[in-house]
Amino acid sequence: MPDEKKSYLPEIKPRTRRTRDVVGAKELILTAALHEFSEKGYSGARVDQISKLAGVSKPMIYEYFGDKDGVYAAALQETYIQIREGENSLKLSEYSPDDAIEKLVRFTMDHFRRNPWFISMLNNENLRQGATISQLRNLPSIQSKLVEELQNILKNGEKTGLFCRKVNPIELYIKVASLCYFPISNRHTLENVFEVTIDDTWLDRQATEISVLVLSYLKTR
Amino acid sequence: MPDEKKSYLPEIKPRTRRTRDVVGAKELILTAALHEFSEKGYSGARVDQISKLAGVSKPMIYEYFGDKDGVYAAALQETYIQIREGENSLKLSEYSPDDAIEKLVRFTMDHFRRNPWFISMLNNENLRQGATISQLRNLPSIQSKLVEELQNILKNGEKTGLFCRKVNPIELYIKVASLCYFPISNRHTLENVFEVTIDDTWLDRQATEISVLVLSYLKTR
Amino acid sequence: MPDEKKSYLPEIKPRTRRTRDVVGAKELILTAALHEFSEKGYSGARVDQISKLAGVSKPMIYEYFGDKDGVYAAALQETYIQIREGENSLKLSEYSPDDAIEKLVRFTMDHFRRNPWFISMLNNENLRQGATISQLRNLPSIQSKLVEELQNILKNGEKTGLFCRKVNPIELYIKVASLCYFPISNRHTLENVFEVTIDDTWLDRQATEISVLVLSYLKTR
Amino acid sequence: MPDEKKSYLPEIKPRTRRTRDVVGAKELILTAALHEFSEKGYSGARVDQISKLAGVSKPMIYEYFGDKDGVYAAALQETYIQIREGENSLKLSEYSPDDAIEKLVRFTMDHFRRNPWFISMLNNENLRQGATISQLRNLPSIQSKLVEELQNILKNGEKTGLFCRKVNPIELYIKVASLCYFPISNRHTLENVFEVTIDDTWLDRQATEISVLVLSYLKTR
DNA sequence: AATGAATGAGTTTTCATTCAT
DNA sequence: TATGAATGAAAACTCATTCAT
Repeated sequence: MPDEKKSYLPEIKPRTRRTRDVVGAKELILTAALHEFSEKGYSGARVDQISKLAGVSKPMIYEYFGDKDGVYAAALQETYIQIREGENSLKLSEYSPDDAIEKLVRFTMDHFRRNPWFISMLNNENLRQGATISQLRNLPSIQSKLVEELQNILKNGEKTGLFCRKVNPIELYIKVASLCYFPISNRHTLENVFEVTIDDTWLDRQATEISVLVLSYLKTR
Repeated sequence: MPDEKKSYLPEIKPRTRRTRDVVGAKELILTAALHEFSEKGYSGARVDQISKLAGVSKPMIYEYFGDKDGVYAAALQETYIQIREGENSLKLSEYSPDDAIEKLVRFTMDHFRRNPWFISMLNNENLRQGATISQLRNLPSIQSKLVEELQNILKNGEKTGLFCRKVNPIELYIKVASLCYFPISNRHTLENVFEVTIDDTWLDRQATEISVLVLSYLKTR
Repeated sequence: MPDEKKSYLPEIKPRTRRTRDVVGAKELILTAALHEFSEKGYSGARVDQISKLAGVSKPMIYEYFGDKDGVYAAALQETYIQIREGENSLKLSEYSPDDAIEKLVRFTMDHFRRNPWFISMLNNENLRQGATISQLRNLPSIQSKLVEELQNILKNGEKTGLFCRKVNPIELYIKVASLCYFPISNRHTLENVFEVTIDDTWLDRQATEISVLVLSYLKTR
Repeated sequence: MPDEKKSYLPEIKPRTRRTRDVVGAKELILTAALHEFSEKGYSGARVDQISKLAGVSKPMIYEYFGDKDGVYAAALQETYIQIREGENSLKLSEYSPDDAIEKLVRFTMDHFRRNPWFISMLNNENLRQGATISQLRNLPSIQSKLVEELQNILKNGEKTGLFCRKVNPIELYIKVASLCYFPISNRHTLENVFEVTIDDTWLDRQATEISVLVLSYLKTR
């Protein structure tokens, strides 16, 4: 049932030595950086390790990205680019309001679980108090068009009398994101503190519940 | 309206030197560690800095906690102890089901926002894939009694016909926690990506909305 | 009054790419090397920077000069070639002994101040304990004919009774060089330690004084 | 004949490990730094080497001096402190003007030759365009009281009719320093370019000549 | 002939941890 | 008990030099 569009971080195949493919090298570094930063956090990540993972020498990394911060910033931006690509292929407007909400929940849940580095990178960046994201120059590339679509859906639902409650689309989106994000983000602590096993089945069930939760909210007054 | 029970990390007053107050020293170290780990993350935190903040020499820290990991583990445990103390003084059972839910939401939101290191510590621990929490020996101290109380509330609500929907208390709690946790935890990225300012007013409003959301879910079928 | 024969390092115009002009390329590299070595010293100089300044790729530099040492050696030799060219166009023998001494002082002072890399290169090489100059093969190209001329002047002065003191021409030359070299070479420390501003006016005045000093020495007994 | 007050950099005896003598450690580091910086220049010097020479671990160096720049600055300042100590024990005012000048020349020459790192450090700092000396905070420690004394000597000489020429004491001092500094500073290039061997005997003879030169200047009109 | 891309071997700097008193 | 002083091991970053085209 979940949207199976896979997007695990590709397994990295280090290049054969001294290839001359800048774009390829940059991509390899970025992928390796996503791996490393999301697993170890900013301070825990090792440029050495990124270099090994990417099969690219350290000086190359510095050549392309300037310093560790530069690599991190690029990886963070890449994180957003990836989710925006997913969102843009969603086409929520083609669905009925009910279905659109469900679709949105499903997509969100699936993106978060299939791209574990997404959540890690965001957690990290928030631990760093947004130090890097607030500096990113080309924000448009990371800004979501989802909110507009969501607004249309809500209007639509209201017009047809399906939704009785007037809600702010950004806040609604944040609620959906919250509900999908937290159980994945905090899986390890939750599993140790509560009697619960957060696996794919559990998350699938949650996704359904979340749709119900949100729709019941929109439909009542 | 917010529950004003303050629990900011106490401002740290370094001890006068060479006291023989082990408990005091340990507490100072723990408080300093919470500050440091929650601000910088596990890898980013510096034992040196904890020592300075606590006004306690580094060898002392090693004497009491063994190594950096030991300090971190103690700080993590302290994080849970603090929230459990809050929860235990909640007495949800004294309220009507409606009010109890609202009270729970309010408490959760307030604990998260008033103790910023709580969210940071948990984020961190999850970035570390629960490496430490899965090793903590005295889990009871970190386990919540809230779930039981919540179960009673739900039963109560069902019995009186107020709640129509049968839900798992753990999952409900996770939903509430999700909705309170995420906007605070991810404030920095959210503010940079969406047009939103997440301040106390915004969070207060959210808390109200979240109660409504959850209640509308419980009351419909 | 100062000898205005300019010999500032020519402003470097990087070549249009892929010329086949070896001599041109070599010269560009040498000029760039003089800039870089004299500004940063041997260890501080960067081959990368020389390459950028010269508008020539690094492999070219290695092709022509072997290694960093090779470039340095060539630049050092060039430094001497330049001053010898100046000296050879001096024609001291055409002047009276008095005037010749003054002319020599003036030329020395002017060469030093107009070619700042001259002093820097020599300082550097002496810091390196002459490591390179002692290896230079074609020393003749760097050896001065000035000493012979100076000897003639002194003889002349003695014969005509103008100079009473018998002095060694090499040692006299070293004295003149000392007096012109040091205030330029050590300008920065002098200006910070003494209340003095060493600019063109100051140096002009010194040149005059130095002539007087030397002549008073030669003329007394 | 030369002032034999030796002040060669003391041979460094690395400490036995884990001694607790901060002052001693700092001194060892400074001495080692003078060795290293004066031999290799700023960029060529290696913190590693300073650490080995001093018998002190690298982290100590960073603890005491902050960074490589800090060590360099301290060494530079030490260089000046040393010469000021020498100057202050000179007591020129106790001599007749003639003798005072000779004494000054002798001291200058001897300090320069006995403390080879003095010249190296100054050359270096000038290659760096005074980057560090212009930042030194406690300039008094590096400023010379010699100029005042010299002024008195000159006045004295004039009054007694011994000196006929009115000269600026700073400029006179710079002339003396020039004449002593250059042959030592530039020994290696001079020896390779001219037929001359600059050893102690040669320098002694120069010192005498320099006194004569300066006095003949002061005494004529 | 010419160069953009690549890297091994360093260099400075940091940090958890321990010694010596 | 308590700590200032010390360090080994590792991290970020650099640079002379060479490969592959």
